[in-house]
Formats: sequence, structure tokens, C-alpha cells
Amino acid sequence: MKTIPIRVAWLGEQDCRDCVIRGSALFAGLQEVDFGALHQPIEDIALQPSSVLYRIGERGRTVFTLRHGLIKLVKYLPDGNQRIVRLLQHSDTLGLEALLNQPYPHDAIALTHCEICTIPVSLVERLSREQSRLCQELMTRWQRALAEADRWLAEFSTGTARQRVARLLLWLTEATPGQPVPLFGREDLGAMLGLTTETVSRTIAELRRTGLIQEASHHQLTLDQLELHRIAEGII
Amino acid sequence: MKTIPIRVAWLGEQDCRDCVIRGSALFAGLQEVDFGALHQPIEDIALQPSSVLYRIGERGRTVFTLRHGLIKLVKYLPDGNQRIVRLLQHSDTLGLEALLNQPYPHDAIALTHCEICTIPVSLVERLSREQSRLCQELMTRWQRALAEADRWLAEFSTGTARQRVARLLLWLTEATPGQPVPLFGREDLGAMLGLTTETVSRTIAELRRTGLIQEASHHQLTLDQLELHRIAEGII
DNA sequence: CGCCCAGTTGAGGACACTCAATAGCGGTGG
DNA sequence: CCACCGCTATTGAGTGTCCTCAACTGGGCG
Repeated sequence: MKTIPIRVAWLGEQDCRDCVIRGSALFAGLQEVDFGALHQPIEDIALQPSSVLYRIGERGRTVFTLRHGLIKLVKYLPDGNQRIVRLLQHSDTLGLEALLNQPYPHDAIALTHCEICTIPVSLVERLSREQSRLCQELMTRWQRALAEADRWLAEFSTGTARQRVARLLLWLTEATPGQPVPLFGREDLGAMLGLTTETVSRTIAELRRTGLIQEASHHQLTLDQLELHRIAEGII
Repeated sequence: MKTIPIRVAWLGEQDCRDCVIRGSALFAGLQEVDFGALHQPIEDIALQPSSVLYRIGERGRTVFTLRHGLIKLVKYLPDGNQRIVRLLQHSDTLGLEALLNQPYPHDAIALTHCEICTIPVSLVERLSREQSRLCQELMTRWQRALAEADRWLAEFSTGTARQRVARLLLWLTEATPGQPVPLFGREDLGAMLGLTTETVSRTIAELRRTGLIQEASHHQLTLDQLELHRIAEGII
């Protein structure tokens, strides 16, 4: 795992510079937080594309918040195939399982350049003993993950290849409306959508030919959202 | 919603008779629990097959624990199709979203006869303010739901129809090993596996013809687990 | 410059979907 | 008790989509 220490930062923070402790999402609203006496410091690390944050089965003592970038959570099927179960974006939390002393249930692998806060479980445990408000915040994180999981099951596992690709592209714009959308490797796209790389390739080629997507710059797409929506919903 | 009040019971309880408060899973380990002054009582209700516990979008003030039976969580796609996102079994928790003042994100509908505990959110909120241990229990519930969701995404949305059906049947035996497995309507099975009713029907007919499943009694199957495992993993 | 990997494209076939007709089951009423 | 109805499950034929296997292309990098 290639990590580059940068600076101290916190869960769900919008901007890093003035973020120290107070403004944080997870720790927001807590009074009298004592951050002293940590065995393990909180830090902010950077990951290159395709580097591994953690592996399935590892028992970490760390929870992560994604400050910037995209991370894939990967599961492996008995037949050796892999399936990308979810993508995490800005301000999402990873590795909550560590709070329950459970091994991580996926591989977490960077898809783009990522900046990630590492929070020691011990800190969360200590604070949650004193501050019941933290419990609410944590549950919100769990809930968000579950809602995403359900959505992936419904949207990216049903319908034709065209529909699934369209839905995924639209999903990617949601986080950053108006911005161009990063395009991933065909293999990753296939693993997200339950399709083969060839099918994804063909589908994207066709969308490009009909002008619904255009390569603005290197691996950056601009979308015809209206038409893609119609495809996603099966109108076309 | 057809409900039949039965008796007071608690989250995750194994047996109802001697369950009052102490032995409960969610409330286990809490000291000095004061159950007085509840606006809304805790009760145990029963549901008939295909009756609705709650609907998507409703804002309930209740969390549920399934004591007995099977419940499907249903999502609806933009194109009108429905997808069963998860099945809940004995001792699973439903409606945790109510704790966060969120609307329920699915329809919850009974597949079999069900017995369900209803727990007012107000009680959980009050207790979690005092007892940090409850937070841990709640997170465990969230984690369990998320793990199931991920599993459904991996197992029931990839592979051939044969594989998916085999995996689902095996999943159903896990909760009650050795016991016969209930067989649902083909439409429900299709919605669980992302297949059409016809495909499910054909697949099950073929499994029955080859003797891998046998109808022990009315809608109760006995399985050739060994062979089904081989199918599930794509060895056949 | 040439290698290597990722993406594209093609041909053929397998699988699941669609539409449609039939069979089976359970309930109701004569 | 049987006849009839309605619903669900089954089965069939034909089609379409996606998968498989394989060849080819092109860009990035040593």
C-alpha cells in the first residue's frame, strides 16, 4: 500500500485547511472532546489509482473517511469472479466493520487518486462511551452505506447492458453535477454491472457513436443526461 | 396490514415465554432499564403471508424484530419492475431507518407467517442516551444488514439462472440446516434473482427432474446440498 | 522501435426473454 | 359432489441479448 502522509483531517470534512476537529461531520456537535493520549494518530493519507487501502479478511483498527477520489469495494465469488459491490465517494466512510472488531468484508481499492483520513477505532470507542450523539452519527454512516448497497442491487443488476451503463454514468454525475465523469477500465465497469468487458466496451462504443457521451479530455466524459435518463428508465 | 396482538416480546429473543426484557439481544447487558412511561407499548404482532408490515416512504416511529418467519424487502425500479433486495429471517431487525427519522426505504412484506416485535423508537432513543452499550448492539444490526446486502449483490445477481436458483435455495437452508426449505411463488423468486418467472419455473422444473430438489410436502423442499453447491459454484 | 496491455470489433452460439398456449390447483357456488 | 372460475405454474417456439473465443488495433512505456 503506497501512502503519502499529508496532514491531519477529519471525517466528512468539506475543506481541510480549517478542519481540525471542530467542523467535522462525525465529531461535530460533541463537547469537550479530548484528543490527547492516542496510541495511533489520526492522519490523512493519499492513494494512487489501483493501490489497496485494505484487503478482505484483515482485522484493522482503523476507520476511514474518503476526502477525495473514488474507491471500489470488491467481493470475490466462489467461482473466482470478482464483483464490485459499491463505489465510495467524497465524504463516505469505509471500514466501519472495524468498530465491531470484525474483519473488513471487502477489498478496498482506489480507482482514482484518493485522499483519506484514518481514524483509530480506539478514539471512536472512547468518544462514543461519553458522547451518545456520536452513535447517531455512526448510524447515519451505516444507513448511507446500506442505502447505496440496496440501490446498486436494484439499478446495476437489472435491465439491459445499455440501461446499466447509462445508470452508472448518471450515478457518477450525481456527486459532481455538471462536471465531466471519469471513465474507468472496462474490466472494472463490467465488475460493477455484472457484465463482461466486451459487452461494456461495445455498449460504450455505441453510446459514443450516437453522441450520448463524448470524451471531453482523457478518460473524462460529458454526458447527454436527458437521453441517458431515458435509456436508464427503459423508455428507449 | 393485518395484525394479531399476541404478547410482549423483545428484540432477537429466542423464546418468548421467559423473554421479558432481560434476555433480549438488543437490550441485553443494559443495567437499570426503565421501561415505564412508554407512550407506545412494545408488542408482538403476527402477519399472514403477503401482508404488508410497512411501505416505502412511510415515516414510522417503530423498529421491528422478526421473531419468526420470512419477510421480503422490495424496491421498485423507475421502469415499474420490482426487485427483492433482501430477505429477513429469525432475529433480524427491520426499519432501523426510523431511528434516524428517515422514511422506510422498502416495502416490507411477509412471505410466510410471521411474528414480529414492535419497538418504539422513543424507547431506543431514551436508552441509547444512557447506555452506550446499546449503540454497539445497534451497529451490529446495521452491519448484519449491510453484509447481507453485499452478499445478495454478489450471489444473486451474477451467474446463470441455475447458479442463482441453487444459491438461493442454499441460502434458505442456512438458517435452518437440515430442515426442508419453503418454496415461494415464481414471481417472488424471479424478483429476488433478477430473472423472469418463466426462467425460474424452467430452472426449478429441471432441478426437480434431475432429483436435486424434491417436494417433501406442500411447498417444502428437500435439497441435494452437495450437488447444489457444485452448481452454485459453477463446477457443473 | 517494439513490446505489452487495454480496448475494440467480429462471428458464432448459448442463454434468458417474450409472447402465447396449456395444465394444475384451490376456492366458490350451484 | 361436481362444475366452473381464476390464478399460478408449466411448457413451447422464436427472438434477442449477452457471452465466448479470437483476432486485431492503438496507446503508453521501456
